[in-house]
Amino acid sequence: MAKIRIKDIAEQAGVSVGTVDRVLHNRGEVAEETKTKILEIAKANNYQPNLIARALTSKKRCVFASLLPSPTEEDVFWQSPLDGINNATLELEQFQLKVENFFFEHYDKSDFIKKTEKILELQPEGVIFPPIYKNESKEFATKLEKLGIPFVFLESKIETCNYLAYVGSDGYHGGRVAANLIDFGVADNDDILVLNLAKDLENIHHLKQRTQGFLDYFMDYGKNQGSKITMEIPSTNSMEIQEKLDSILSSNNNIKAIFVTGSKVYKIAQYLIKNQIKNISLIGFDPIDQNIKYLNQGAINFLIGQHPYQQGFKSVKTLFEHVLLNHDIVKDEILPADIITKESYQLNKA
Amino acid sequence: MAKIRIKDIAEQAGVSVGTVDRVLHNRGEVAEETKTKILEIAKANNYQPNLIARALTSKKRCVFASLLPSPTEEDVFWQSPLDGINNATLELEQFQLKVENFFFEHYDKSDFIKKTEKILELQPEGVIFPPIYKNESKEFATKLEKLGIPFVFLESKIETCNYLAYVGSDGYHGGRVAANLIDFGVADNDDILVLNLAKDLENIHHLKQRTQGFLDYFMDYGKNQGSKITMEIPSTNSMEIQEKLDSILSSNNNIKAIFVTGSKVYKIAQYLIKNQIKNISLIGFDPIDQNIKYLNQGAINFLIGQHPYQQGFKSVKTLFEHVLLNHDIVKDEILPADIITKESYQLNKA
DNA sequence: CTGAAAGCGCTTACAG
DNA sequence: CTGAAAGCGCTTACAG
Repeated sequence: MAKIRIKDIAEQAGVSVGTVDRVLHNRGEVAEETKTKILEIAKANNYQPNLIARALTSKKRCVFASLLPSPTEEDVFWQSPLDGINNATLELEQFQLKVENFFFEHYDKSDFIKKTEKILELQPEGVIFPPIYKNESKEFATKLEKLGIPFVFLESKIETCNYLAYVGSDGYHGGRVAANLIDFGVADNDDILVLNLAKDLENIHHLKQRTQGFLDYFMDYGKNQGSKITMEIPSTNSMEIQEKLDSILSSNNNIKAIFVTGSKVYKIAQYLIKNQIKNISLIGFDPIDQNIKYLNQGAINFLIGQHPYQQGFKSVKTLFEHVLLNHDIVKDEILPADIITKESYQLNKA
Repeated sequence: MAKIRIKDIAEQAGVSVGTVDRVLHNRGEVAEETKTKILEIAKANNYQPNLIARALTSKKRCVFASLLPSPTEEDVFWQSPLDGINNATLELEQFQLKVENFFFEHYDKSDFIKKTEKILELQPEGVIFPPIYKNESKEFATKLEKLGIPFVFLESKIETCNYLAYVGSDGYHGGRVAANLIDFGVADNDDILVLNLAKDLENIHHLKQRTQGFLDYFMDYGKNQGSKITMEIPSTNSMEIQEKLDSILSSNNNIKAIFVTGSKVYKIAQYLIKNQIKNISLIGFDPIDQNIKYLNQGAINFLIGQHPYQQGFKSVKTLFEHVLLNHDIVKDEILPADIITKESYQLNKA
């Protein structure tokens, strides 16, 4: 079946292309009868608009909004998703797509709320954001839903929200991968410390899932038989960390590996170096600058990445495919864990 | 500076758009003088053709050719690059690009030659192929160069050929990453066996580079102090492998890890299982089905992947950008090593 | 050697 | 409520 054009539909329906266009874009001002007829013909022939032609002619740009924590000197974590978003935007620019990036100060809820309001003012045709603050994100999501604006979660998701898609990692999977690595590196009777290190408890859910995956791996088929000691340090203050670690390591001198369930693993690396502890393997998440530093020094053995660039890139693509192309999309796009060592990182940077 | 169109150039040069088009496409039939003038104006204003418009209007498709070993049941290695090529093609279809895939029987040079002749008959505007057979590939490359057809190498490259671009991995890097992993998993005084396992010697260069990277890592800062024993088995016959390994392992009973520099690592996994050897770590290349099987069984600890999908994908994109967009391109696009474990593979498949 | 015109498939005013 | 026409930036015959 050859491709059908607006013109063909118009001919078959005995109307002009203008009328067909009005129906296809729901611009109203069309008799119910002709509308039905046109829609039928379009459907019967599986009409697909020619995007090239549309892009060439259309004046109005489709605008999406993204809302991310601003990448700062100290915390470059959000730079990669941003790069991904920008590059996807670049690719889709020819299709008249534009993405406006909004930023909020990390750890500042009121700023987050302020920026969501700005976005609502803009009335974009789609929104991309990581639901870092649960309640505030929920409210934002509700407002978007009311306005009929689809939104994509990245990095984490809130199940109860009516999100269009989620692009991110699976915490449980990440935990299992970490376990797999540590299991390879420690002796069968070594003990392992699992550390939930987080200032706020916002992302505690994610950390818990990683812990679960980690522990489950050993239940399933880890060869290591040592104790798995789980500990929480609700602070990133170096002094507090020092105290807690001093205490646990002195009472368990067989701990030979530490699994940090989040990206603050560099804090532990600092501790190990300061105290000249060299026989403990260390593994954590995210190749942010602080972590890379200790990866290169050998204090961190592995980092598990979550393809942050891809998260940004695919968020835009997904939204585009839904809004502009009306394609069916994958609701949960789970990206695999990326295992990073000192050596592999050398080329992984790019 | 606003975007300049053909029409603008025509006005400035005091000619019609048809003439400008003729110059821009080198279709001749234009006075030298007007030609120079038009080219100057285009350059001065950094004219960039609107590809959307071109795609909408152009009748002729641009055709590329790819030449890969046909993916077979037993050897699915070449499926991923093929998928990458096909998906890139899909994305670029709207720009009137087409890629014709040619396949040859692996290990059949005459078939390779036959297919290169078919490609030369087709006269495509670009070619993508892995130069598996050195001499035959060189000849093909020479012919392509004579015809002015640009070609992209993937998987491996021949330095002396005048290739447009190479998309693939860096053997030395891969070797270092493997060393990094093994260094983490073995005790400081364990010995390590480095195994070059290859039926033909075509890709021996690649294997040697991996060996070099592996050994250099330990020279630089590996903590392992054991012997590094290098061995070559110029066969994939299970009997021969059995013999050679029996001999080396019996004379070196402190070998605790084997690094296979190629994708035939599953052969060694079979050996270890058959002989019930459980205390030797095993690492090799490429997540092909046979290897994945033993990865899942735990006989192989790590596989190092080379983003075969990306290799295919980027080859097409690169060629497209050069031929259609006239962009500057990266001559050697080196993809990072991808570290794969049993756990990480679960989600990595995609 | 050069120009005028039609056309790609769609969108956008505008006239009725 | 509907149609006719112009236009997006380029390519493609065709006429001269």
